[in-house]
Amino acid sequence: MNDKLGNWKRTHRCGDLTAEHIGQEVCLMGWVQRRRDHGGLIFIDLRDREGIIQLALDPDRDLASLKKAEQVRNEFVLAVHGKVSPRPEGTVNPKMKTGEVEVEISELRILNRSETPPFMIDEYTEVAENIRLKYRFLDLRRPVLQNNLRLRHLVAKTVRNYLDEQGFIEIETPVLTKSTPEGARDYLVPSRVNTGNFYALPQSPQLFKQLLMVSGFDRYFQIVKCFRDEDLRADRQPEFTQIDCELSYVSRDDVMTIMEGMMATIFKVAIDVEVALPIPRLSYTEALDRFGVDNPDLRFDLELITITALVADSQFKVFADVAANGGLVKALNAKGCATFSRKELDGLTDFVKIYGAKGLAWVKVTEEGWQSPIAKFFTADELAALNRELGAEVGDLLLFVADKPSITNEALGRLRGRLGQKLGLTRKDDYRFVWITDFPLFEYDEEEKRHVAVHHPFTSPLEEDIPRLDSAPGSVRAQAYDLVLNGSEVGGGSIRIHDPAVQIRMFELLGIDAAEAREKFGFLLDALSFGAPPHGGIAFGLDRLMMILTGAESIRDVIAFPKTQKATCLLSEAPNEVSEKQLQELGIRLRARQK
RNA sequence: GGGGCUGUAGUAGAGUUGGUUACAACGCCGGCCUGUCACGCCGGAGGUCGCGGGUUCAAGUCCCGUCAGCCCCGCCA
Repeated sequence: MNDKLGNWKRTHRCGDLTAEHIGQEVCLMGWVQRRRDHGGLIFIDLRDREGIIQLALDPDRDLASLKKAEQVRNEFVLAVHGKVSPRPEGTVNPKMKTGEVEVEISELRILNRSETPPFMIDEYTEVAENIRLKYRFLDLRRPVLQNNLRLRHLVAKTVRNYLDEQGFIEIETPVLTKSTPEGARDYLVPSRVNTGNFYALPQSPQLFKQLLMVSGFDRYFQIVKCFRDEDLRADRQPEFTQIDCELSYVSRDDVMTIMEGMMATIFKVAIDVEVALPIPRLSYTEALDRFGVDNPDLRFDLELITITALVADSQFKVFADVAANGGLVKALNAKGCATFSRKELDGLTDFVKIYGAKGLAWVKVTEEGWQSPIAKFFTADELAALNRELGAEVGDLLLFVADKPSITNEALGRLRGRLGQKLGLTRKDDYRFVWITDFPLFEYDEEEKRHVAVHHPFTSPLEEDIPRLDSAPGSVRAQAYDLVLNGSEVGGGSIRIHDPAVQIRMFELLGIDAAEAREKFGFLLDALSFGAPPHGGIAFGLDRLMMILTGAESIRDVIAFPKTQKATCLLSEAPNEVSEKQLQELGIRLRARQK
C-alpha cells in the first residue's frame, strides 16, 4: 500500500537546497535516484527537476521511516519531511550542487512505487534510441532532455517577449485548412461532415498570415506547428515548429534588422553569447560561387575557386570537355592535407559521388611539384597558373570537381563542409550567422518541364527585375532571404506580392492558369484586391535553432515526443489502423488492406 | 524508391578460423554493513544471439531474405 499525500505541501525543490537553508524544516517530493543502505543508516538521493538532494535516515531519529526506506527502490516517488542540516565534517560532496547539506528525515511517505526502469535515469548510461523512444517518459526524466526542453521554453519565452516589445501580436491560425499545390506533400484529414472532402494540415500558416496583414494587424507572429509529409533527416521531422512572423509596410532590410535583433537577444538570454550585429549578408550567387551551397558554414574559410577558364584549353579532357560544354570546374585547397592517405582520398571521392559528381581529382603539392594522377596533363604554364590561383604551397592538397554547375557546386560545397568537420574547424561554441539574399525567383523543374518557385509563389520579385519576368524568368531575383547559422538554414522569408495583378502573373509563370488560381487561391486574390498593404515576413525553424543552442546532434533531442525516421511514434505506436466504422463514417474504403 | 551502419541477459558491450554448458561489467533479487554519495562486501537469478530460411556432422559466427532503429541520396516552395 502506498502512503497518501494527505495535506503535505512541498516547500522546496530538491536541487535548490543549499547552505542558506540550514536549520529549516522542509517538505520535499521527488523520485529516488539511488538508495545507499548501510544497515543501520540509509541515504536516499531524491531527485526532482531542479536536481538531487541527499536524504539521511537515522534510526535514532525515526525508526519507522528507516524501516520504510528499506523497501524503497529506484524511481519510487517519495514525500519527506525533515530538517536541512550541514553534512558532518569530511562528508561534504563538492560534486553536487547541494553537496554541503543533507535533509535529516523525520517522516517519509512512499507516494508511489516503480517497476525497475529499463535503463538508469542518469547522465552516464547510454541507451539505444529505440529503447529511449519507447520509454520516452523515462528518457525525459534524464538531465540532458530536461535541460534541452527547459532551454526551449526559455527561447520561446524570449521570442514572445521580444516580438511583443516590437509590436507583434500573436494570433492563432487554423490547423484544419486547405490543400494547395506547390511545395511539400500535405498531410490530409478527411472531413466527416463533408464526406469525400479533405482538409490539409498547414505546411506553414503562409496565406493566413498574409491575410492578417490585409486585416490590419500590421505585425503578427505565432510559434506554430507545421506539417510536411516528406522523409525525415537528422534535422527534419514531419511535424515541426516555426517562429512565424509577418509585417506590413516593410522592406527586406527592415525584416532582417528586426529579426537579427531577435536572434541576438535569444543567444544572449539562452546561452550568454553576443551576436555581432548586423549579421553579414551574402548574395545567393556569391554564396554559391565561394562556398558551393546556399547554406555555407562560415566558421571556417576554405573557399571554392573557379578554374574553368584556366583549364579550358588543357590536355586533361575531363576538365576541357566540361569547360567546353558550359560546365564548371572548381577546386578547394585543403591546406596541409597532402598527408592524406589513399584510403582517405578514396573516401572523399566516394563522398562527392553521393552528390552526383563523377569523380574527384586530387593533387598533393610536394617539393618536387604536383603528385597526382592528373599532373601529366598540364603544361608548366598551366601548373603555375593553377598554383597561383589556388595559393598552393608545399603540403597542400588540391581537390577538383568538374561537372555541370549545380553538381560541381553541391559536391565541392558539401566536401568543404565535410573537410571543415574532419579538420576540426567547426567549433561548437562558435556561432556564425549569415543572411543569404537575392535568391532566384524561379528554378526550372526538369521533371515537370516548368518553372517552380524557389521560395514560394507569393514571393515578390526584386522591383528592378520585374521587367524580365516574361523575357528571362530564370534571371529574375526574389526579395527573399534565408538566415543561415553554422551551415544550417534556421530561417527564411520574403517580401510578398501585394498586387493582385502581379500575383496572377506569377501564377501564370508557374503554369497555374487563371481558373486554377481562382479555385486554389481565390481567397488570397480577393484579399489582395481589397487594399492589401505591402508586407513581408519570415519563419524560423525553432527545432533547428534549438539543436544549435543545445549542441544536439538530432532534432529528436529537442522535441519532447519525436517521431522515428519512418515517421512513427514508438511510444504511442502512431500511426495505427482505424476501425471499419470510422472509415465508413468518413466514406473511405482502403484500396488494399495491408497484411 | 535507393545506398550505408547497427541488432547477443533489463542496459550497454566481448565473443578468435564455424566446434563443449554464450562471457565479464552495470542494473535486478537475497544477505551483511552507522557516513555513503555512480557506497562496499558475500551469494543468486536472468538468454527465442531481432525474425525466417539455407549451407554444414555442427551456426551468435557463413549465405539469402525480412523486420526494426539510425545516417545519407532522392524528396523537403
